[in-house]
Amino acid sequence: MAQAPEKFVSSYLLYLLAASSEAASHQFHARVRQLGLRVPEWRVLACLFDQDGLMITQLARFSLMEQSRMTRIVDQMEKRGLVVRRSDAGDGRRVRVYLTDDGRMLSTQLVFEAKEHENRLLSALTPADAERIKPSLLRLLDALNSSLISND
Amino acid sequence: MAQAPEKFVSSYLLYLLAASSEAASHQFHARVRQLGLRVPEWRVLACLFDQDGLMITQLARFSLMEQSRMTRIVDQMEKRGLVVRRSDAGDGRRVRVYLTDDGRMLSTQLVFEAKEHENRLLSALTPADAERIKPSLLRLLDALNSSLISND
DNA sequence: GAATAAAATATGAAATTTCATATAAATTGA
DNA sequence: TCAATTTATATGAAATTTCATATTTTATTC
Repeated sequence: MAQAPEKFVSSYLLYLLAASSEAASHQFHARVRQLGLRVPEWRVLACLFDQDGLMITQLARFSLMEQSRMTRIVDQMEKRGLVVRRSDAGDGRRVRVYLTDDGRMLSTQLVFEAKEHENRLLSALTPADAERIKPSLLRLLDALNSSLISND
Repeated sequence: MAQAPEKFVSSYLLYLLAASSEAASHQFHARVRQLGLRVPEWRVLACLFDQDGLMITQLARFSLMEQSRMTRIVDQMEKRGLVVRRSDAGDGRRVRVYLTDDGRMLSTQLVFEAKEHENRLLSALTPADAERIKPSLLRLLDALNSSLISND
């Protein structure tokens, strides 16, 4: 029941990655929506928690989405009072996005909950898996970003 | 450069999973679009390659998307001649989706390419990682689906 | 064997996302 | 320095996606 079909898909690496990401995020994303945020907005808050004043383009890249979509997400977050735009002093093309007090409170709370949730996830794994998973994913990301896998 | 901001996000499990999934899929998904398909359509083809005649609901679950969206994706694939709907003999509510000859050719070709691509990905990892990644993700999925991580 | 509930799919309408491109500012290079 | 590029953001319009719910068929319960 609720079992993926046999053969190809259920052991295909890209499926396993997408499905794991989906399943691992499911519960926390429900919490995010419970707070009236959408997932992309939470991602923006998390990025700005780490480094306030990021550019639209950077936010888009770190949040894994397109620039024009990020522009609109920042629009909404700004209307909602979670962030403010300020144009960069030295380069007028750049728009830097800053947390408001409200935004900072919310991001602090959510980052806290995210860490708790992550700990619960990790504790559901075997100790060996729990210890290895993040380093392996980091190495995978590194392999993907550096060599980008030859296409020839 | 193109480095995620320090601190929280760049080592957050849900970020690493989403980013890995994204990065690992990027190249192959570009190939899918090159063939005039969208990613959800490729997922349907892959599911039906494994098991023809799946229901809309099953396709939606395996393809990680909502039922009403899957209904519309099947609409488009049907218009395009990749699949056909047939209502289930024994249960009139169920709509079963079958590959057409064109759909089967395309799915066969793409599954072949997907396996090639997967091999290239795996060969970019260390042998230890390459050997472990799928089993670990399967265990992660299993842990997530079975216990679903207590929420109490 | 009706009545009620559940399951599977479809659909209208609103919202979001994408795509191409516009706008504006900075950089390059002749 | 001026024209041509490049970079950063925004935006209109089309397409997709979501949400709530309708429709249809099967299962359950009394």
